[in-house]
Amino acid sequence: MKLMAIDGNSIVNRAFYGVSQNLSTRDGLPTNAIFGFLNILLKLLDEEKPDALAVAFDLKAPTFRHLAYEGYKAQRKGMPEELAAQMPVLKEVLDAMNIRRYELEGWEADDLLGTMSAQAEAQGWETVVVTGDKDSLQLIDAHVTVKLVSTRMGQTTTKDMTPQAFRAQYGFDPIHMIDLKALMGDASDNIPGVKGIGEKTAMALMAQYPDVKELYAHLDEVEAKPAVRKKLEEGQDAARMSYDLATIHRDAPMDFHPQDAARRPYNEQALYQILLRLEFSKLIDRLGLTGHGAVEQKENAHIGVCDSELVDSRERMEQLLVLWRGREHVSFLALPDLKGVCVEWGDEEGGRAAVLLEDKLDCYRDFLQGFFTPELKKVTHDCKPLMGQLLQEGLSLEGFGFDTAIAAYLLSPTDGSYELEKLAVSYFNMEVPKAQLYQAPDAFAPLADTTQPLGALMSHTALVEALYQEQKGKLRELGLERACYEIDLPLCAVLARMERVGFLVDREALARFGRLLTDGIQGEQDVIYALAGEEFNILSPKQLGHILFDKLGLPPVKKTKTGYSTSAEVLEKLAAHHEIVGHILEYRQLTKLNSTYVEGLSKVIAPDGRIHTSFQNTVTATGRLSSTEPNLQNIPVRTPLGAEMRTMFVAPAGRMLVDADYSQIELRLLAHISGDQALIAAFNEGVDIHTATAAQVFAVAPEDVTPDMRRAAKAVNFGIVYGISPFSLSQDIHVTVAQAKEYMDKYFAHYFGVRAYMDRVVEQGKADGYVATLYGRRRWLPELRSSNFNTRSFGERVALNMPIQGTAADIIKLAMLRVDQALREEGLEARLVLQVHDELIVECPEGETEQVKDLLKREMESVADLAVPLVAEAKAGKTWAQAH
DNA sequence: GTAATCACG
DNA sequence: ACGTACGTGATTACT
Repeated sequence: MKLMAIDGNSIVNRAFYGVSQNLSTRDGLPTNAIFGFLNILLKLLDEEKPDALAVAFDLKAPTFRHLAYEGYKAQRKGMPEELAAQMPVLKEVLDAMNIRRYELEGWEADDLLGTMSAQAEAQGWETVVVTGDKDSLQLIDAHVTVKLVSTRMGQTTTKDMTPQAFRAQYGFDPIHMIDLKALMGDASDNIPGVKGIGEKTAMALMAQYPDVKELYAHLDEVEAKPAVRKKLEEGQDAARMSYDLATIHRDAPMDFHPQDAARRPYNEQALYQILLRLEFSKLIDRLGLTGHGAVEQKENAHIGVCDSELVDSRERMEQLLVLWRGREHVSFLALPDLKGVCVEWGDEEGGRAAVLLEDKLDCYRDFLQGFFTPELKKVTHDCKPLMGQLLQEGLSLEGFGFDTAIAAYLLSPTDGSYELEKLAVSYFNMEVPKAQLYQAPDAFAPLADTTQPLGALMSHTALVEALYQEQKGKLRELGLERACYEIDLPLCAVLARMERVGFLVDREALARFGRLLTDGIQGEQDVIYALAGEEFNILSPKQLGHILFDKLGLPPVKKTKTGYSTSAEVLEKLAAHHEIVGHILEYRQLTKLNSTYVEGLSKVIAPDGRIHTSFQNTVTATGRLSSTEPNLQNIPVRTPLGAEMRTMFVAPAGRMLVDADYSQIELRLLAHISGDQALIAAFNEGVDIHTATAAQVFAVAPEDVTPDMRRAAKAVNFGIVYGISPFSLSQDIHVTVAQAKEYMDKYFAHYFGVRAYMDRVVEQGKADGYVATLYGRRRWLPELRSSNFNTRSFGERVALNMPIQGTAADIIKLAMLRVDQALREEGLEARLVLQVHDELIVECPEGETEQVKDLLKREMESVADLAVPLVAEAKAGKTWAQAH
């Protein structure tokens, strides 16, 4: 029989520091440690399938074991607050899983594990001790193995330590782990060890005498440098005390029977409840839990309670449309392809109705026209895809007053996804049926068969209404109304139009370019195989690493988690060592262009010859848009060959492309937001900002700035916006860390207002829990209060960057709204086709070119009134390459 | 599904 | 002593 005994404190600690994601519930309870703990636990249960399972926890230090050492109390740091908050909840989860917990006043978890494993062994059981602590290795014997757990970057690895494995690694028996600690100490456990003896020396001594008492008894015979011998003599008391501290006591006053901890089924109801509270919806799915009979459901029973009807006559439709127009708003959801609409309205006299497209309802089209009208204020969830449909049907995009997906995004932009089912859990702690039910292809079978999907559709519509009620107040409270009602919401219609318009691509030219690349790839491949002396998959980092570093003996510059790094950065450093490296870089560039761009784009050219990207408006943490299927925001431009790609994006006959981009918008915003006088002055004088910075950093006159100096200054300027460190800057511009630091010091000496801003925004962010753009868009930053250095540093860099990147995003979104409106108002045929963060691309008839150029520049520059001018440059051409 | 790589602002 | 730049998405290899 097998017992798995877990060191709860050790594992939860690993989980806390190992799960770098910033997990927390909507109301701010951190959950990363619990999440990590459960993941490790479930993985181990799966692997080990123990018959019994026990988790031991420390019960409030100080324990008598450590009291012997006076320095202990002073040195031991308390558990970080974010972790402490999770402990009681984790214990609740374990209780709900019917897993036995062991805690004993005055005893540490490892003592309990030692005691339990000893007693289990006496009763004929095998024990697997699970811990992240090497201390516990002393427990290993024929019937006790230790599973060492380590988590890195959210990845958990375990190592099984049997007596054999231990001996192979350390060269002595497990019980002498205590002696090793007595000599070298253990900083994490506050065991001092012998002063001046580290791991190396200790191991050398252990090889001679694996027992500290023996070592001291034969001190004269020990082979060691005189200095080491002296340290040992002086540290004898410390060694003795450390020995006691390192010894796990296997005699805790407990009467342990493994069968008491036999595995039992989960208390599904309780577990469901608590995982719901933790917002672990994925885990709920994974464990197959359901909320049947859940108490929580009752709390929100008001959601969705109203009469529902299925509308099937023209009369009723017209009646409802009149009723709805008299309302402040109605909430609705539309079925895919506009096959039906489900509407929910007000409270008193309120109700819910589904109107579905049916053959016999020839008036459905009239209904849609009456429903999608500016006068009827509509609330829905994720309106942009629907707007695409409306455009196709020639219906109006106006009258959308609220979008619960956009509101959820603005309220918490780092959540990643905003599906209705998820919002139901996080806002109301309730489960709703999957949207798939009504999106299934057979959902539009004869009406009689639609009961189920209809139920889902109706409950979702009820949810949209409930979310709206909840969110509109929150948006006001948090100052997000402007971002919502003046930026993101109205932008949906603009984006829907841009997606529908698309960008024309020259198929033939693209195919020709593809053939050119394929030839190049073949040539490079032949050369690489010849130079390597064998054929291999050049795109496999593993195989490539083997060839370069093992076979050809090139020096590995950098390692990744899984092996050698073969990134371009590394290869460039190796280029001088071997001819093959340059060919590999070339091969990489060619295959990248071919697979991602030529082949990738060819696949998504629509029948109209154009590419219709999707703009994601609820994805980024800063408020930027993103572009998918395909991503048109990362079409190459930096290398000459890559830039060829942009000649494939063209205007049709008789039309032109106009491209306008903001000049240095992020640095200008840094000037405005920081209020730095020198930076503001530089922009107001209209000088080249990188040259100006170079002049300051290198203390030369602007006219004496060399291209290299300007390049370095440019890297400094950009780096500052990201909160760069001297180390990273040095990597970027290939100078020493000291030099990079000097550049940054010089930068801050001149632009001291920027330094003040950096301090201010971090401080403010820490106090408020968030940072914001000029237009109120927020990003929550719990990272700023983290006790983990890396996490906190990340938070600080984000605090600097988000207001700048986010304000730039707000500004170009406002510009898009204005441009879209101005083009229509001036009666132009010109249409926006693409946005690339600081760049807008418009397609127009040739005759409109000049007017459009002026319009773009004018509208983009006048969006905001800042301490520095906003400058936009517009250019026209037949291809994107020409216009840019 | 994740990691590595590389394209963009 | 640590680990080292913000924000994205697509492709390929591999577990």
